Amino acid sequence: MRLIVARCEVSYSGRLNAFLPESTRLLMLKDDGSVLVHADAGGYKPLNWMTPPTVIEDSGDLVVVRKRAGRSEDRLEIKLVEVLSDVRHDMGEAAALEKDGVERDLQLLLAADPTHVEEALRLVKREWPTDVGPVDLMCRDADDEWVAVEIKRVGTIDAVEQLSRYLDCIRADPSRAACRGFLVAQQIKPQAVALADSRGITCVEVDLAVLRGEREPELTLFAF
Amino acid sequence: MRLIVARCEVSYSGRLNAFLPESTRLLMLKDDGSVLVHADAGGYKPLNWMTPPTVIEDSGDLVVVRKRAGRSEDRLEIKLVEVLSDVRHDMGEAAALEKDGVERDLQLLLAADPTHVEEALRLVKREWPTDVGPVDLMCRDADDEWVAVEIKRVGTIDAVEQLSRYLDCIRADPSRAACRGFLVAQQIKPQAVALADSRGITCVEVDLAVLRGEREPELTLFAF
DNA sequence: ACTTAGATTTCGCCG
DNA sequence: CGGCGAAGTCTAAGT
Repeated sequence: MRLIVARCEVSYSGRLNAFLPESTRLLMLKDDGSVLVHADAGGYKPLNWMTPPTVIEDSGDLVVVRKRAGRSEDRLEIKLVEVLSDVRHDMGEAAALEKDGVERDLQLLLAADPTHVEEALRLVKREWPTDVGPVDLMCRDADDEWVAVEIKRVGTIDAVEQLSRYLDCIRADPSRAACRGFLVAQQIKPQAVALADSRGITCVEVDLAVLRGEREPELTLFAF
Repeated sequence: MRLIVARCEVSYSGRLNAFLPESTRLLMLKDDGSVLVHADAGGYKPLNWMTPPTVIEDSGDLVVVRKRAGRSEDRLEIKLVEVLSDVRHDMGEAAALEKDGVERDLQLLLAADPTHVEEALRLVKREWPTDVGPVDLMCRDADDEWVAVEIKRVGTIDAVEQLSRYLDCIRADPSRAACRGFLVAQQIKPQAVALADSRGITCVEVDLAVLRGEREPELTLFAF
């Protein structure tokens, strides 16, 4: 990795055009061809960047990063006005990131115990296929009726639309015409609840720790 | 900005739990409290990070970054095994990024001249409010009938859904029951075209340079 | 190669 | 401060 701290001027043209007036910034040139321009504030996001694969030309006071993007070309041009530091570091080999608590984990936990969605619910199949994509969980309820469950970390209006498309498709089969729909998420937006309501879809918020049995459901909160 | 290159082990707990085994990485500590952990590959995105506001404790071989996130706490813990470099840079003051060619620019150009959507179209109002959100452009056509226009940079299935919701709402008023819908974008996905078609929504692809009058429409391409 | 859906999405605007 | 929609979204997975 090459790290350059420099007063510089940056211009990008590609999917849009962007210009960055002269100021001091950090240029990060990764070994895989990534180029990132970071300021000393405004966390997370680089001001400008280019993702691999790239071609980098460095003529000393001008760094040009190019990339074939479909029919056109993306181009990042960095004019170095004053280089304050320019170092290289060999970082050796990488190690992969391990995550836990993403949507897939939610789905696995709910598949293992669908009663957190509704009492007496039994799993028929995870990733149950329809013509417009797979439903996260397909279940049957206490009355042996079909229930489709869509799982999100955050439930938005889009999730309701998605589940609606699934339900349209599922109910097209007369034997599943009475299939109910559930949107289950760690957090559900009010607009999503409203839309779900108007379409007869039930919303359920779940807690990861409760699903894991690490914490008891707060059933007794208002029970005296 | 403080830049540390070090062999380190990183763990994050907050919205999810994540663990990063020991390896050499770049730690970026910005003056606004941002902390980013970058590898020498996998451009753009840090492996781990925390956005401001944060509290940073550095005990030499352990950096702890904390943040109040609602009721709970986000915590990023960086165990420094071997520090290869540790430097500070004063970056002075920042300069803002200027962008051009985003959805807002498209909307302004089309509002200024809606005939690029359909001949004889006249603008009534930009950001025309409905109960489910604002329509980008509300217009009237040659027959004085209503026309709702949704503008995107890239037209997807979601955009069609969004416009459909608007149209449902708009047509609820009997005086606008015949309102037509247009999806206008620089690029429209085939699946979006298909869905729009099935709902009687018209798709129009536009070219930014043409809207600006920098280039002629390619009307003569197949005209001999 | 292209499309789809998730993301600690982030970010900005507006209430 | 919270909700909502755009983003050069990016990125990984499936087809």
